[in-house]
Amino acid sequence: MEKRVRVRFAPSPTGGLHLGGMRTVLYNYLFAKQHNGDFILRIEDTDQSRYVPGAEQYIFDCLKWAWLEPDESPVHGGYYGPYRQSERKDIYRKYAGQLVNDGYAYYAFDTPEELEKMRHELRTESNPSPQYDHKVRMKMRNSLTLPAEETKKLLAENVRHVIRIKVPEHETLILKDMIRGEVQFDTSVVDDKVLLKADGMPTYHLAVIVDDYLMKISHSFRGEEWLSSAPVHILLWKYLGWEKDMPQWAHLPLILGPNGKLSKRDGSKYGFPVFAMNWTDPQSGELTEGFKEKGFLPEAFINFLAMLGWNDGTEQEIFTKEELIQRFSMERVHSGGAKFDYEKAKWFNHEWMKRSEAGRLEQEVKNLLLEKGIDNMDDSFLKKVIGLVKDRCVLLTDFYEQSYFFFHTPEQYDLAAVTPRWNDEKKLFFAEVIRNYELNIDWNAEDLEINFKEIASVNKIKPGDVLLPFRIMLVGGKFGPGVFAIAELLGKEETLHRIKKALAAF
RNA sequence: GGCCCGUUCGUCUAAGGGCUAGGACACCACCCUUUCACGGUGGUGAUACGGGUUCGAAUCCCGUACGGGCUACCA
Repeated sequence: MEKRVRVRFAPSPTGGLHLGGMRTVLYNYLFAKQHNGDFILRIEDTDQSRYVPGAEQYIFDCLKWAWLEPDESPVHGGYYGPYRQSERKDIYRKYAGQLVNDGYAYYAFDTPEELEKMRHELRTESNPSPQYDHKVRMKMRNSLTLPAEETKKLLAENVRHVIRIKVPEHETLILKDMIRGEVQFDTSVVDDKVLLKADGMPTYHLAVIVDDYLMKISHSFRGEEWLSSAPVHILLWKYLGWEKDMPQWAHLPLILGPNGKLSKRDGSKYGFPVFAMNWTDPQSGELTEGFKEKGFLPEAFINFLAMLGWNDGTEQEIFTKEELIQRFSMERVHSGGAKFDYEKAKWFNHEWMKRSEAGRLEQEVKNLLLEKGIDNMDDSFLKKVIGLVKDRCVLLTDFYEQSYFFFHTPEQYDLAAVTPRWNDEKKLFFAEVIRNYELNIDWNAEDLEINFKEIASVNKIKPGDVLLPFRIMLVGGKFGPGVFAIAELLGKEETLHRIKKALAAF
């Protein structure tokens, strides 16, 4: 029987969730949904020194915003909990003990000072970072070098110690990666990684294997930065006796910034977000901008994220989440890193803005305008406004400057664009427009335009000479959608009011 | 330094031995529009380098260069 697809995203709650992390979430999610599997969120909070309050909640908020909610997690529940590694301490301890008993791991009592001393002494030009490996482990203080009674005594006395994996001296390990194919490693260059730390917490290496096994994870998708520790993980699957349950691997390429690896700094430096949502560091109070607050639609966010390193082989670029679920394939993910292009990300958002129904955008736009102090919105009026201006909005946040004039009569006018060529003829023209529009029964853009141009022609005025002043009367400046569409939406009363008011100001 | 991964227009990418290397973003020009956008048409622009293998290489192999990751009791 085919194994049920179960994948997980396992962040450590240490701060903002950047593009790379979100893309890992996305690919996991798409893969799970495509195979009718489960998407699990596991919190890897084994490093207590890096604990950041609020970071866990923030991760949930980001996934929710991006429509990538997990099926199982510390808050969504599930049969394989707890889903927070800090709550699974005893489980890891048990397996670490098993590894020691089976001879695959050992106790190490070296103090941080002793480790530093070893590294210092062994450091040479050709080996700038000596490792705790098969070449040095017999010179250190551990259960391999100490007499059995001594080890027993130290353990009984509760002397601080760790458990390290005993990596075989010369073995070739082959990793089958869904993106990269077969990758070979020689174990003689991998070090005896710490599995269980002195504080009793596991390191990532132990925890990820134990949890993936216990949570029945079928596919392990993670960032490329994990590729070099993969041999340790493969060894652990073997040593724990679970080799036949080892998940399939895929190491996702990195997302790069303008100069190498994408960092939080790139964002502030080049003016684009790198986090999914705003993140405020509780320590420093520093705020890092998120895509959500910048004005991105989740549809667009996941769309451009998906395309950063993946395509379905056709020329289609705009995909709904459902289409992505259908078409995604890990084998088509690029193996090379992708440089993030903010301009293209904005293009995706613009496309989604144009494609979205006014109703889809209503709530977001309403909140946005409300924040800007516009509170006289009628729902159906707002919807019409959105329909009229959404094509010219790249980001949600553009809605304000594209539409505020629908809600407020202009107070100021771009006089420089009008007064130099303003004269009595034009004044009379608009007086006639007012008279005509007051009589006008069919208040729609088309008739308004026909009337306007007729009056112009009767008065021997070129429509072009009065179109711009008309626009400025209605919106205050040289911007906005078509003037007659604006007039239609504004309604007879408000339009006439604006013309009269402007006439007095010109 | 060692190990591993990668390298097609400025950017994201297509083409997995065979047509003038295709598309998208960005940029430029023109058209539309007497606001600005949208839209339309066209253009500039790439197989890192050097060797092989082959009738034929972006594609397979080797080397070089460049970029990246890892090299913690962080993930």
